[in-house]
Amino acid sequence: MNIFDELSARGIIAQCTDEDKVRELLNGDKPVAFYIGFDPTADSLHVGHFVTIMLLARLQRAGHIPIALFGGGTAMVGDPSGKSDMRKMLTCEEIDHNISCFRKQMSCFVDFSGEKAHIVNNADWLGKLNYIEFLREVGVHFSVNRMLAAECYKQRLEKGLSFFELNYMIMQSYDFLHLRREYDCILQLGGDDQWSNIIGGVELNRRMDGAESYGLTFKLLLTSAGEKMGKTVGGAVWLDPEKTSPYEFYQYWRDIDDADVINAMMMLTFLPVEQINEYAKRTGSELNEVKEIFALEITTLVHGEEEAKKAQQAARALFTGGGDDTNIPSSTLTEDDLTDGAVNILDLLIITKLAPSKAEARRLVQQGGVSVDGEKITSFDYSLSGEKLAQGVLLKKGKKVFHKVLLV
RNA sequence: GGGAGAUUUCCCGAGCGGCCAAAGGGGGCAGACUGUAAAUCUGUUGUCUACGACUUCGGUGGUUCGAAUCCACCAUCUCCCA
Repeated sequence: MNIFDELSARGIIAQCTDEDKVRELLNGDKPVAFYIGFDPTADSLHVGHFVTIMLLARLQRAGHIPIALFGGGTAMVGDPSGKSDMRKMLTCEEIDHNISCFRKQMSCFVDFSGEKAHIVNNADWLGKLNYIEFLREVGVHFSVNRMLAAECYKQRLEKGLSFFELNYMIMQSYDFLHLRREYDCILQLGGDDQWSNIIGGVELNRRMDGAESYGLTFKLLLTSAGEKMGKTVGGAVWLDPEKTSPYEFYQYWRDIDDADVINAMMMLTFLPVEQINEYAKRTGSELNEVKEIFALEITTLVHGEEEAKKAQQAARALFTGGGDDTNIPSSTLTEDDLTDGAVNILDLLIITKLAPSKAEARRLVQQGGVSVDGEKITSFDYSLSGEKLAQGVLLKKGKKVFHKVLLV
């Protein structure tokens, strides 16, 4: 299947400036240089970035040349699109640190060797601009009336939008102009929320250089309820194993809503469209099996086959009994954690971070949400002896949170 | 520069000087049901040395036997006029 048609079949494409032309470009034999911008506002990529990264990878496999643009310059302003509040401003040091973290993680998915792909930082050219010159050359091409009419500013117009932020669109448009001139990059990709910013660039290319360029947006990874996928109470689901362990990562996808599996599989894996369409026919507990396939697949992409298998084995061991449980979340205690040779259950819940406070721990026990080695705890006074802990104990909170404890 | 209003526990949002750890909703957590799903129902949701005690209502002082509720100043935000 041609790449454009595949993206379309996967339901990844949201909008396109000139569909026929973009299809022709992407399906053609000639490598096309295209770019996607990343906002380096955190020091690790998260699941939200993953659709984008997969897109870079897919297009690179199809023979095109990805340019990952890091918004080192624009991050100093912050994109107001769809945001309700102004972003906090980052320092140069933070941004540089974040960019180097991103670069490292991204290299696992995209081949940056030779001329196969590029990484650029827009601080390199935005930082050199002269204000007056910029206004005269670039600023004249933007109509404030039209910018304000853009959907993405609507929310901000009600609450207040600073001039500072209004410039984001112009900077992003200028990026496109710059990359087209320097790298012959004629296509910009972005999330659907970037539509106005991308259009701005396409128009700027035409107005200043009379050059044709194109834009394509992809759907954001949303749940069927319309919420951003990849968010948990504790924050985002990260790709960095230090921040979100492979087990947690696997479990996040294993627990996905029925209504979201197929879409997520289309967007986040390389599994063939036909195969996924077959899965889509399943219902009930058969669909539940698909979730396991999906969780393993995506965990393999992010953390490698070995880690993914470990995560799956651990999950199976815990939820269906038997199997290898050496890879589940765990903590170790030392003699210092013991009082009179034992640990109270409430204290243990806090040490293992299963409960944030003693009051919360009490509630859990009271409501029958805690068990040790499969046995439900009913009393606050329950204690575990040092000897027992030395052999290892399996703690369970609620239905799904398991934690191994060992005294060393 | 001038004027009006706002600031409450994770979020939204009620709150009479005592009956306020603070209504209601959302979210979270736990239980039942289930397929490690959704929906639904129930309970719970500041902390602790826990039938009691302690700390919260933007900040700092003050009035009062007593303040989230009154006063003063400061900070931040919104709005209106210039």
